Amino acid sequence: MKWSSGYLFTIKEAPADAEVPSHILLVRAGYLRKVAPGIFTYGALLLRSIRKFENIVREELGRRGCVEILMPMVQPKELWQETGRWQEMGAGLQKLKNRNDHEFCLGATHEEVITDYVRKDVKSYRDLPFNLFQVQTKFRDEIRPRFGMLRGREFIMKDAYSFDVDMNGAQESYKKMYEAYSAIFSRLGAEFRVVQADSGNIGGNQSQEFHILAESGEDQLMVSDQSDYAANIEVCPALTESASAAGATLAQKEEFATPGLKTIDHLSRALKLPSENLVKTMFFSSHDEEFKPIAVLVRGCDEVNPIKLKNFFKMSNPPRLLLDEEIKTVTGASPGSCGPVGLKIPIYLDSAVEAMSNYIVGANRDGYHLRGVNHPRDFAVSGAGDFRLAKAGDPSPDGKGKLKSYRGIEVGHIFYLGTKYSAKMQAQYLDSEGALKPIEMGCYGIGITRTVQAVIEQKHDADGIVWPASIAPYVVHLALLDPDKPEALQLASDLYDRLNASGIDCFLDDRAERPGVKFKDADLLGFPIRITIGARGLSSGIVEVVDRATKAVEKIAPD
RNA sequence: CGGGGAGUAGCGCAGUCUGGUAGCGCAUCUGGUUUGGGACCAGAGGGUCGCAGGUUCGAAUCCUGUCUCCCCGACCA
Repeated sequence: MKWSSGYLFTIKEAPADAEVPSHILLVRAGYLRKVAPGIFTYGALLLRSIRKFENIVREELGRRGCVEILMPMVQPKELWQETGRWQEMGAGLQKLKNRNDHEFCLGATHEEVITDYVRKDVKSYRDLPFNLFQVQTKFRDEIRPRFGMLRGREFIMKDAYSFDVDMNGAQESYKKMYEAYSAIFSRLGAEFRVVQADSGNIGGNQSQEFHILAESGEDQLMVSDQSDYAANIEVCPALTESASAAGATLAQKEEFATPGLKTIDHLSRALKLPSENLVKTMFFSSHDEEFKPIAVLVRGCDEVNPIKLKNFFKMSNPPRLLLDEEIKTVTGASPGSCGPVGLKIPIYLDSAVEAMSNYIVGANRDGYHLRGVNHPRDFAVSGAGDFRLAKAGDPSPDGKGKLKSYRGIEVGHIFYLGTKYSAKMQAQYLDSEGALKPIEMGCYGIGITRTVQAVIEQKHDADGIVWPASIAPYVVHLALLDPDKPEALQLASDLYDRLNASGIDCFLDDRAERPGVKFKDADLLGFPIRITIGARGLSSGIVEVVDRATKAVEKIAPD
């Protein structure tokens, strides 16, 4: 591509609605333009990066026997009703009607469509296993799109689905995709981590996320400092070093006044006790219509992890916190003075609290707390478990080292589905003994457009983008400083043709701009290598080859 | 959904409190001088001030309604 004919416009000022560096740079460099919130037009250069990444994905999947298909973006309501997700997905699913009042949705994901596709043709165990994938535009009506393509409403995704006769086969398929994803992100050339992720209410630990590490990432990752253990904080088991306090002498329960002390922080300071020794009582209910409040006790220093509650109670969604008024109804006290003693609702203990004795809780009377509280002497316990968020410094769940906290951008997710969809939609096959069985499934996603931006989020500097060669729109940026000088123009044109002919993607800035403008724009666009061709260099017989990442300059004589 | 902020030229913003003929920077166009890290000088084009209604001799500015966008929150005991 030549700049003069490439429909390319860079801007000096950052757009007002972009916050993160990658978004700002994409807009400034002319790669990306917003059409509506979370909806974008991809410019010619960005499209090249997207295509390059898609092709890496295609190569690695194709190499492993996956087959590419393309499913529709508009999908009939009936398929989604079969799995119950027409309701379950909520407002995130964009619904629409055609002229006959038939209802459809925009494809937020494609489990329903692919399961329908497969059930129509697969009859026998001889037809299995296989893996189908597509690279396609998804639409999700996100609550709040942000950060450009990192959380868009419309985005490009690669989604793959595996189909096997049994769980062993499904494990094999899962492992194959794990390897494919590792190869894909290794080739990409960005720093990434694989972490344990929430597997929902399907069970097992067969769900892993691939994250590109970046400060602005929306996900918090807990990573061992001494092993390769890594987990999304949503699911990271929380361990405590302190030993159980069992056997301690139980103190007398006693109420005491704590006027105005409404937070753990206030209480901790006033009593001169570390927040580990305080216990806070949190109130939740499921999102369902029915109001079934529960209390969850965690240490003052801990936070409740709603994903763990969701999994413990086998809910389909994380529970919600009670509103202040609801808490008053349940406890008779305001938030800040609530505790477990005397409550008539089920009470659950985080494992760290389970090990405590003689602790302090709210008295369910405004301005008062109780000290010397012990379970089960002072209140009944309905259950206990790991309900808190892991923290940096906690022991690693694999027993090796301590956890460190990182931020990451989720770019890939591999997931063992089992028969969740095949059972509901009767995607079945006959096994070798003639028995009808549901197909074992797995699903595997990569956010294509998100990944491309995540790479920029990780690889940029003050001057602009620093593309890895793997997905750079062009590898070589020819900065022709003197397009009006025949000698320079001739050399640049020759080089441009020769490099492109030899398979090296080459971009030529042939505008009649001043050198400073061209250098700034070259840095902003961020192609890995810049070759500067100017009359000054040519007068001493050289061109300059500049490494975008290091800015190292090499003067060479053009042959 | 709750809270906050903002809609003025292609982009980024001032002007609004205190009503009186629409401004600045960048970008664009013309001419000239420049020419290896976002040049300078002179000139020019470009805006129904989100939309609708109201108050007023007069509204970007005040009032009412409405639409849109952005940010924060939706873990606090």
